[in-house]
Formats: sequence, C-alpha cells, structure tokens
Amino acid sequence: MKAQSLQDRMLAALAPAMHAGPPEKWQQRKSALMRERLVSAAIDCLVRDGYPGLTTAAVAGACDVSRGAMHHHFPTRMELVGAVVEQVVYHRMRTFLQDYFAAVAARRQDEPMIELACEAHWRSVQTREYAAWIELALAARTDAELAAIFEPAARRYDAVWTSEMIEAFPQWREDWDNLKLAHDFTSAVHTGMLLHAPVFGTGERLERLRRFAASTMQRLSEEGEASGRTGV
Amino acid sequence: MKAQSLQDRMLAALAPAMHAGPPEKWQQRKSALMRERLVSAAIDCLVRDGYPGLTTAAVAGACDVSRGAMHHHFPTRMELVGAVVEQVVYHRMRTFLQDYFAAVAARRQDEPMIELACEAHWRSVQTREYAAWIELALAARTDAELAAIFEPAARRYDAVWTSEMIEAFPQWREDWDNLKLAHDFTSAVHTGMLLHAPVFGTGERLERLRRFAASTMQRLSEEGEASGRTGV
DNA sequence: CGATAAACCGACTCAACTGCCGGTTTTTTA
DNA sequence: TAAAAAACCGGCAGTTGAGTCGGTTTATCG
Repeated sequence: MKAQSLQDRMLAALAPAMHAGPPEKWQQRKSALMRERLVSAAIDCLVRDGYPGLTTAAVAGACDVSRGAMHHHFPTRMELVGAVVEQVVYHRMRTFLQDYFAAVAARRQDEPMIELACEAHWRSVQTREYAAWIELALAARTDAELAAIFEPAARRYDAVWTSEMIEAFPQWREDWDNLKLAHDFTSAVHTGMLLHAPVFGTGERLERLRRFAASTMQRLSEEGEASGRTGV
Repeated sequence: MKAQSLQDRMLAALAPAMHAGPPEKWQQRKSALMRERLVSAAIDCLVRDGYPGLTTAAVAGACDVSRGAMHHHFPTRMELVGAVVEQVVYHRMRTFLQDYFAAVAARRQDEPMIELACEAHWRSVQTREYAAWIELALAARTDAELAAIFEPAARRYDAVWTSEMIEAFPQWREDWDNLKLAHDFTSAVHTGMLLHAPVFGTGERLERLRRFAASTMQRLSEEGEASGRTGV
C-alpha cells in the first residue's frame, strides 16, 4: 500500500542512528535500553524544566543510575542532547504520519482530507516530544552550540517533508506552492498557539482559533481545486 | 483627537511604575538613568544569550559598572527581571500603537485598515524588545518564579487590549468576536513565524506566509462587513 | 576457568553565578 | 562646612553544574 511505503521512507530518512545492528548480544541490548531510558528522562527534564533544567544530575537521577554510568553512554552533555534531538525529530514525523493515515483510513466520505491533516498536526504538536522540540528550538536561538546540532536536524525534517510530499501527491503538483504554504501556515499557527496558551487558555478561545485555522486551510485547498487541480 | 487619547489611556495602563515623581533632584535623575541603562543592557543580554544568559555580571559589565552598584538599584536578579518585564510589555504596546496610527494617518484611500494593522503588528514583533518578550514567555513556561512575574503582566497586556479596543471601535461591536479572533490569530501566526525563521528563512517563503496571513485577516474583515457591520 | 572488555560507581577539580557586606566616593542637607 | 544619605566598589562565601578519573562489578570470549 502506497501510504505505508511513504511512511517507511520518510521515517527511514529521519531514524536515529542507533537503530541498526540486529545481532544484539545481551550487553548491547542492555546498553541500547539504557540509552533509551536516558533519552526519555532527558525529554522529561526538558519538558518540565526547560533546556537549562536538562542537567546531567537530573537525568541520571531520574533513571536511578550514577552520573558515572551515564558518562559511559554519553561522555558529554551535548552528546545526550544530540540523541534527544534525533529522537524528537523522528517522533514528530512518526506521530503525525501515523495519526494522519489512521484518520484517512477511518474517514467518513464527506470529511475533507485537509481537515484531517490539520487535526492530526494539532494533536502531534501537543505531545511531550513536541514540547521538547519547542524548548530546543527556542534555546537554539541563543545557544550556538545547540544550534549547530538542532538546526540541521530541523532543516532535515523540513527537507524530508518537502521532497517526499511532492512525490506522494503528484496530483497537487500544479498547486504545489499552496501545499507548502499550507504546511508552513499550520506549523506557524499551531506553534504560536502553544506559546500563547498561558494567555489564551485551553478553552473556547483556543478552540475557536484552531477551527479558524483549519477552515482557512480548507478554503485554500478548495481554491486550488477550483483553479484546475483534481481532488485528492 | 480620539486616537491620541486612546493611545494615552492604553499606555498609561501599562506604564512602568517608576515614571512618576517630577521633582527630580540630580541624584534621583542619575538613579533613574542608571536603572534605565541596566534594564536596557538586560534586554540586550536576553536577546543575545537568552534567559539563562541574563546574569548579573553580564548586565553590570555591559553598563561598565560594578556588581555592587547594580545591587544598590536591584538587590536581586529577579527584581531586575521584573523591571525588564514592565519595560517589554510597555514597549510592545507603544510600538504597535505608534506604528499603526502613523500608518492610518498616512494611508491611501484604498488601503484596508486591517492590512495596516497586520503590517504594524509584524513590524512590532521584529523589535529587540519583542525578542526579549519571547525569551521571557518561553522561560516562564518552565520557571515558576519567572512565571509569577511574567504571566500576570502578559495577561494585563491582553486585558488592556481587549477592554480598550471594544471601546475604541464600537462599530465593530456586533462583530466583536471576530476582532478578538483576528488579534489572537495574528499574534499566533507572527510568533510562530519568528520561531520557525531558522527553517523558513527570511526570504520569499516567509514573505509569502506573511501576505497570506494578512489576506486571511482581510477576508475575515470583509465577511464581518457583509454580515451587517458598517465599515471602519 | 581465566583474561579481556564493557557497564557502572562515587569522589574530585574547576568554573560560573548569586547574594552579601564592609568600606569608599559623591551628593544632599542642616 | 560638617554630618547624613545615597551611589558605588571589590572581594568573600555558598551553591550548582560539567567533566575527569581510579576502582568495582558484570558479561563475553578463548
């Protein structure tokens, strides 16, 4: 099935480096497990206390291991951060694709695809991994060392999205600029909504904004169809 | 002139506490001047190195004064942060209002007001003070001490905007929900654009998104007019 | 089983930051 | 002009965090 292979290709292009060797002696497996625990704990720290709260002591403590053990897997803090970045980028793509294609498979006949995509994106943006993404993106603005790791990864996410989507939806090709625009727009609005949540709250005011953004995308899509593109 | 008094009222509601005593002995003036220099230097630190980079040593150094002198004006770091928050909130409102009303005064007959407002907002969001606002807003998400200072100020900004605008544009009253929606929407999109700038770049891709957001607001405004509201 | 390597531990050094305080210079006031 | 007050200085804890290192336990292989 086409959607499945698309998912596979996009995820493979962003998969963390470690997902490789299948021989898997027990010690290698134990090591990989520990790395996963450490990365997950690091994401928790990031979400709870922000980038400055991502300290070696906090991460090691959350995993009930010593700082020495952690040093064995991640010699420096920045190497741990690098693993977190890989995981977060991968998870963002995976969550959105899974959610979106599941919704497409289950959709009623009259539901527009673009609406499903907006809703899937909004959900993907509310995960703890995306909260970590935001913390990293913000910190990277003023931390050159982090930017050297994060920004290439963020651009890679963007590049994968762009290159794969143009191949997956050839019928949008004449309207390609609008699909990119829709993606940029949705990303910007949803990120901005998360940032303004302390003021906007999480109730009707936010929900109204979310619906307005989705209907704007709906309209953009209809305009594309009207100007000659065949429906998706 | 009505616009002038509106500005005055909105700015007065957000003005920093220190703008008061007119007697002004030389020493008081000197002290106020030093406080301004320190706050301005703190904003520079915030923009350049983020909230963790806002250290007492960096701020004092940027002003060529000792940490001891700084301690005289701001006994703790958080008191300096409080002054920065006041300044940033005030500046955001001031920049937008001045820019907007200047544009309105100089507009050609066929230019829609909503377009001017979007452009003024986009410009106000590109100042160093708004960059500082973003750093504070983000850091406040995971720093309870900062949140206790910043979030009330941010909500006050929001409340002033809401309460004054409803009075300044009574002809929008039937369409009031849409005006609030437009403001929330524009804030969210522009903030999201700033955050995605490292990926989107600052060229045509960003400009296209900005124009699309502005035209979306234009359309929202026209719908309001069509449904019975008189033009502004 | 013995040797080698990987996983893990706890203590140490070094640097950076905040808050504090005694002392000095400049301005105000009586 | 002398005393009081405000502005300013520089150094001293106390804390926290990153990175390093010798030593210990556990798995792997000959």
